[in-house]
Parts: sequence; C-alpha cells; structure tokens
Amino acid sequence: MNIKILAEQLNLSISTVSRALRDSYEISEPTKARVRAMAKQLNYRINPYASSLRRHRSKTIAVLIPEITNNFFSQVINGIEYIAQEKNYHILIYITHEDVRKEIEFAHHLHNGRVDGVLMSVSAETNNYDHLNELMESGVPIVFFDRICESIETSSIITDDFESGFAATEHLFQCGCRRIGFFGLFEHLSISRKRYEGYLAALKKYGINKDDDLIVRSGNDIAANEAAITKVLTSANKPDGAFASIEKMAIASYNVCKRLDIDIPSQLKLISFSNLEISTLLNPSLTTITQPAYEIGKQAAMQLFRYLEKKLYMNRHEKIVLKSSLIPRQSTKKTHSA
Amino acid sequence: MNIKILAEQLNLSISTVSRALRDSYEISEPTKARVRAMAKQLNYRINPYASSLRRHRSKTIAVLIPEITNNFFSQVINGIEYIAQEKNYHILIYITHEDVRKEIEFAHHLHNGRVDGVLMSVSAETNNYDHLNELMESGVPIVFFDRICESIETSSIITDDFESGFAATEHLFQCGCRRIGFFGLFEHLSISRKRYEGYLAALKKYGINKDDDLIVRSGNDIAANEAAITKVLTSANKPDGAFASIEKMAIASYNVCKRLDIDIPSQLKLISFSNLEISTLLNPSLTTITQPAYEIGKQAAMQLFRYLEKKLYMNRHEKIVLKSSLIPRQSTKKTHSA
DNA sequence: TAAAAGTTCGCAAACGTTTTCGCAAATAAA
DNA sequence: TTTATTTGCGAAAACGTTTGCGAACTTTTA
Repeated sequence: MNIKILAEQLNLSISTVSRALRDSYEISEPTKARVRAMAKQLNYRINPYASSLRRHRSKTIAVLIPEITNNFFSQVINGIEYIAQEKNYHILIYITHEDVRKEIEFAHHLHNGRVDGVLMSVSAETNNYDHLNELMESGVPIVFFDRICESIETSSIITDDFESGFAATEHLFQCGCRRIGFFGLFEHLSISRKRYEGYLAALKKYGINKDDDLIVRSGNDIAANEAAITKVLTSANKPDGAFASIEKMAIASYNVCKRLDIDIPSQLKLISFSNLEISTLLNPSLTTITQPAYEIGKQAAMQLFRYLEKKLYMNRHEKIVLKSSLIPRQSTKKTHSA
Repeated sequence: MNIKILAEQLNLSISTVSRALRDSYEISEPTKARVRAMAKQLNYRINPYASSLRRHRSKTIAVLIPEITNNFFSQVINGIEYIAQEKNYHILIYITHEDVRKEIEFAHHLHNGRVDGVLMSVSAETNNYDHLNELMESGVPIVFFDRICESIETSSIITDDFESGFAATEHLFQCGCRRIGFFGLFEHLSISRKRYEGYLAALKKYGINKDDDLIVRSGNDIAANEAAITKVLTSANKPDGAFASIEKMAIASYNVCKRLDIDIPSQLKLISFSNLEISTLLNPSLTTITQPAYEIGKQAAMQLFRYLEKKLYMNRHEKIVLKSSLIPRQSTKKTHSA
C-alpha cells in the first residue's frame, strides 16, 4: 500500500495525491476530498521514512536523560510528551545512566538526521562538551533542562537553584540549625554548583563559617553515599541540619539515620530537592524543594519547537528560569533541643 | 555528506562502499579497511531514513505505556532500554495516560512501518482490542507485559498475579485480619482480575465470605479514589486489613488513614503491589508485593527480538511468567488487638 | 589446457515520498 | 479580441541507501 496505488485507484497522478494529502493550495477542494476519502477507505498511511528522507525532517526529537527511575525525569518526560503530541512529533528516548561515554555515543549517533532536535540533561560525569558542540554545529538544535551546559550557546530551562539553595539553608537556620551540612552532587554539574553557592551565601548571611567536614559529595554508588553520610553523622562535630541537593542523598540520609537511630528532626533536620509524590508519607515527612518538573518539560519542548519552526534562531543564549517551591514538612520541624 | 561523496573520495563505487560498511563477504578485507578509515575520517554517518526506506526495517521499537511517573513502568523501560541498546535499536515512547482513544491513535500511527515491533501494557480503559489486532495483522509484532491482552495471539510477560493476590491475602490473614478489603483496578484489566481471583481464593481457603462492601474499584481520579476508600474505612463493618492491587491505592489509603487518624497496622493492615524504592521509609513502612520490573522489561524486549530475528514465529501464544516477591514490613505487623 | 568455481567489484533499479518545473485550461485584465 | 494571470494538475528528478545481476579477473579442478 503506497501512494502509487492510491493514485492509480483515483486516476490521479502521484504528485496530485501527495499534494492533496498535504493539503496543498494547488489542489482543488473536491479533489482533496476524493483523495482523503480514498486514503481512508484503503487505509493508506504515509511512509514516514520515505517522507523524512525526502524532506530532511524526521518529526522526531530525542530526549537524553541520565536516569528514568526518578520522578523528576519522568515528570519532565510527561511534559515533553504533552507538547510533542500537540505538534505530532515522536519521542526517542536515550538513557545515559550518568555515563559520559554513552552520552557521547548517543550524541554521535544523532548526527545523521534521525532527529530534528534534542532535549537533554547532561550526565553527572560530563565535563567536556565537544560532542554536544559538534551536534549543534551539525545543525541539530539542543535545548537543555535542569542540568545544563553553560558553555554551549543555546536555550536552557532551569530553576532558581541559587535561590533555592539559599532558601533551603535559611530554612534550616530558622528552624534552629547552626551546623548545616551540604549533601550534594559532583562539583562540575551546573545545578549542583548553583545550589552550593546558595548554601554558602546563606551561611555567610547568618555568620556561619563553612565547614568542609559537613560537605558530602555523592557518586552513583548508593553504598558509598551512605558510608560517606554515616561518617559525617557519626563524627564529633556532626551537623544538626542537612541540605540534600539531590533526592538520592535524602533517601540515603533517611536510611543512615534509621540505622544509626538518629531522630529526624530532633537530632538532624533534613531538607532536600525532591519530586517524590509521597514525601508527605515518609517517616517523618520530608521538607522538600520541589521543582516544577512537568512545566520544565513543557517549556523545554516549546523552546525546541521555536527553533524547529524558525521562530527562534540558534546560538541565542536564552535561559528560562522557573521557580521551585519550598514545602516545609516534619523533617525540619523546630524542636526544643536540650 | 553521504555515501556518494565517500565513494568518490575512495575511487570506489557506491555499492562497494555500502557493502564494505555493512561488512559484506563480497568485499575484500583491505578494501573494507580503507572504507572504514575514510568513513571515520570524513565523519560519515549513514542516513537512517534512507536505509530504513530501502530495507523496510527501522531498527526502532515502540513502547506504549499507560503512565510514566510510576516506578514500575520506568523500571520496565530501563530493562527494555538495556536490551535495545545491545541490539542497536532505538526506542520510541508513547504514553496513553490510560486513555483508549490515545492508544488507538498510537496503534494506527504505527501501521506505517515506523517501528519494527511494539512493547506495550494496555490502558486500563481498553476493552476492545481491534486496533491491536489490526496492528499485528499488518505485520508489526506486539509483545505485552504486565497488562496483557489475552485475546491476541502473541507473547506476553507477566507475573504470577493469582499467586501474589493469594499470598497477599493469606499474609493479611496470618497477621490476624478477618475482614480483608480489596482495593483494585478496573475489572477488565487482566492483572486486576488475576489478583482479585487470588484474593477470592485465599478468602475461600480460610473460610471467609466475600463482602462486596470491602471492595473498592479505583479510577484515575485520586480524589474519587480517596473518597471511596474513606467510605469503606468509616463504614460500620470496616475492614481490618486491605490488599491494594495497585500502588496508587496504597498511597491513597495512607493519605486517608492519616486524615482519619486510623493507625496502620494496629487498626488497618495494608499490603500493596508496589515498586516504590522507598516503601521502607514510609510511615509505617509498607509491606509490598514487588514485581521484577526491570527483568520484565528485559524479557519483553528479548521476546520481541526473537520475533524480529525470526527465531520465533508470530501467532505463537506464549506466556512468560516471572515471580513477584512479598516483602513484609511494618504495615502488616501483627498487633495485639484489644 | 579448458572448464568450473571463487573473488571482488560496478551498474542500475529499486524503496515511497516531495517538489520543481511545466503545461494546459480557465479566468481576469487590457 | 488579445494578452496576462490564475488554477489545477502531471512528469520526472531528487532524497541516500541496498541489492540483484553481471563483468572481469584469479584460482582450482578435471
């Protein structure tokens, strides 16, 4: 079943049928109606590969994310999917598992026109962006979200990470904490840096000296993370509050506290970036900084389509900043310490 | 940059270059090496659309799922992705949001060769499978996972839902429950039926009469679900235990109990199907039936590739059953009732 | 030594679209 | 009426691959 057969059935030329199906102005309304009717009757579907080959557009976008079993990213995908469906676009998904080599491999594979554009959050390991620059230069627009790449001239959708880091730390201070830990991600990740800077700024504002012993940098290895947290929480100068700049570290902290029988919030107050739907059901419920993940996905996709529809030209460094919200719960509840 | 330019640079014919790149036996090893070197040097990437058009294979599979912000499905995707990467396949993702009309729309769109095969879990609303039968008949193999479609002759990957439903109910009984509720999904969903039958069988084994007042059927509307649960938990003959056949209902139950000040597990014991990583951190920790989601994804993908590689012929009704595991936690802890 | 078989490659026809160009016929303007 | 312009459509050349077939050359077999 192809357009040729369809044309024969209609006694029309292939070109006329093609144009009719694309609703070209060159075709009369009656002819279009005939074509549409016959196409429906014969259950004709256009061949996307022939079409893409000829038009140099795939009607497909790629989404590159570091992980998928994480509410933040799955909510982002939901937002992306919403916009993509509106535009009749398809979504190819690639998961890097925080592995730069995979990210590079994917980037190279996308050089060939398989997708019209890319939405991505860089892997935590990534600190060289050549593969992404090359992709951009080959004409594939990239829009970053959350974990962006400052050095590439394109749009990104981020949240107010500095302010959130500041607010989280301030919140802990206001709840009585004076020794505030930072449990964060790798240093070179954009979001982590910003959150950390916000943390430092808040410490400064309240006249607290930064203490490197209270800072934990997480990797991908859960056991290692928990070990690092355990070390901090059992040290002589242990923190009375902690700001987890990533959900993974909050979970790890809960586990460690459970194991060490450290009570949250009386012995340790905890606030974390998180998009868990059930923060409220944790024991105790977790005070979170929650990012508007769904909206991030939507905005990122919309921005990409602005490039694809040439409403926006590439190499315009544009940042869209959405606001996260701090939701106080039990894990930072003020307690009357001894 | 295309194969033509590559061929000119090499002083070879296009066909030789093509064959060399595909590692054909017809090309000598020295020539292959030359071609590969030049391809690398010129940064040549094959055009996937031209290739797909010519070969009638897309190296792409579609994954159709009802939702993505759910650990079960995102873990399944991880499993699928693992196998797909091994096979150098790409993954298109389609989310139905439990909407049959979207499912039908997606199924129709996939008639055109965009994908070589489909992996899917049907939407809860689906009870007519014509669109899927048509897709199969048009030559696109479908492998179902979890929410399968019994009436279509193909492979499916499921878990031992009857046994799990039985075990869950039995577990509640053994923890002292005598009035056991069932909080489940729509009737016509395969998994829900099986789990429900397991529930009934366990009741029967222990001589408990089924009580329709203890059965809640969930929809997509969270508020409505919570209202229904509230009604049951505040009725005169309220249950002393409940089996949630879907995670959503367990969350709703926690919320309702919190609101009504019903203590879990002393006043209500709760067990639920769930793939939450943090069931252990809930208050109280949740006893779960956990499905091997990652493995389900892998198996489903592997089975699909058996079709694609013609190692398995379509229309073979084959079911692969994996085992879920019951993990007892605080929410079903035996209590000394008054 | 001739025939058969094997090796290595090129020609050209697909695959199913889209689109440029062109050409009639119909309509509008002069 | 003649000359432009518009309207509706068709022929054919792309798009970048893959592959059946055959040519030329080399090696093996009879």
